[in-house]
Amino acid sequence: MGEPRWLDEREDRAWRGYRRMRRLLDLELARELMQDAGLSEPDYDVLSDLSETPDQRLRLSELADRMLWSRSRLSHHLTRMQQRGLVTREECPSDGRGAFVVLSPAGRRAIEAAAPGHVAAVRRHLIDLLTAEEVDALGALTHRVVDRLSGRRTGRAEV
Amino acid sequence: MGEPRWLDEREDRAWRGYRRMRRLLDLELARELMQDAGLSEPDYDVLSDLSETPDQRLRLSELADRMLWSRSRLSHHLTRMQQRGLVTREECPSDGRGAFVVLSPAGRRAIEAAAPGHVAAVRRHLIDLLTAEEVDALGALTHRVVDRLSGRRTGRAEV
DNA sequence: ACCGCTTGGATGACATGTCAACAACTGGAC
DNA sequence: GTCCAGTTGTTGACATGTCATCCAAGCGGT
Repeated sequence: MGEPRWLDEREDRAWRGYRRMRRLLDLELARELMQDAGLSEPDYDVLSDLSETPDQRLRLSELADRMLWSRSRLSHHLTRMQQRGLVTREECPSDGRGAFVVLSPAGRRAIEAAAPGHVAAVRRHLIDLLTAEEVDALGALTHRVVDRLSGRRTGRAEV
Repeated sequence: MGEPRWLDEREDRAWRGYRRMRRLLDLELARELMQDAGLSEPDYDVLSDLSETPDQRLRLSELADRMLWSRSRLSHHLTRMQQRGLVTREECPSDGRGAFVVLSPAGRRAIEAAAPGHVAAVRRHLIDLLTAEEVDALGALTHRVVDRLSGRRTGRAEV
């Protein structure tokens, strides 16, 4: 480990900007979502993933993988959402260990009521502030970073 | 509130990419930081802000504002860091209510030991994967979003 | 000096996330 | 069939973050 290569001015600006945006965007989106729809961002993400799925149901591990959550976290969170009536659990017929999370009618109503406002907020605070070129650049750059990190997670070779 | 304007394909790609990058980058940077330096990201941010400050000390509220943390969160976190010997608290002579957080020698050693590796990780997983144009674009776009949201936070008028 | 209003920070109760153990089950080797 | 390593999901203890509340101190008008 030789001399560290610090960030130059532009890199530093990008990195600090990213972290600050991350924090502010999170705070604001979470605030509006809670106020308008009574959902936290994790709630929203769970409901959203479930609603995009053919049978409105997913195996726990499948959902955990998609969301990049630990099984433990998902299990705890689902217990809470279940108590609020947003989802239910069902046994898996083909695997005695497994279980499904199922979107309940109330869960469907909740996500349908929340989605338009949430998308509008994402537009208002992020997307609509960017040029078309910036949107594309953001898409390209984030996916590149994600691909690298996903590879690392699943043990793919370097470079 | 008329028909919602959903995200088109490119916007959706950017938004999903952003959220996924956010999560993966967080996990990986936090993992490496903890492994290599025994610090959490919040720890690192506190120490980093303190070390960049002239007297290695800041008023609690000043630090909380910089980090966009609630005072409560900061207070709790500092108590924990204080117990680990990374920072100390001092009374403020000019304001009897106030207090300073001060970087301790151990805190300074910790941040100096952690910084090179952390910066290297930021490079490896993000910065060095981007072209110079992308770095600039990221800097520009994030700062634009931040400016808007900061305005909102402090109650500045809407355009 | 007195009063009420604000501010800085601490605190306790509670919500959420993490980590390590665990039980139930699967599926392949033999 | 029996064994056993690996997988699935749950659980409890603990770390962390949030929210409402509190206290002490400042500030400003009278």
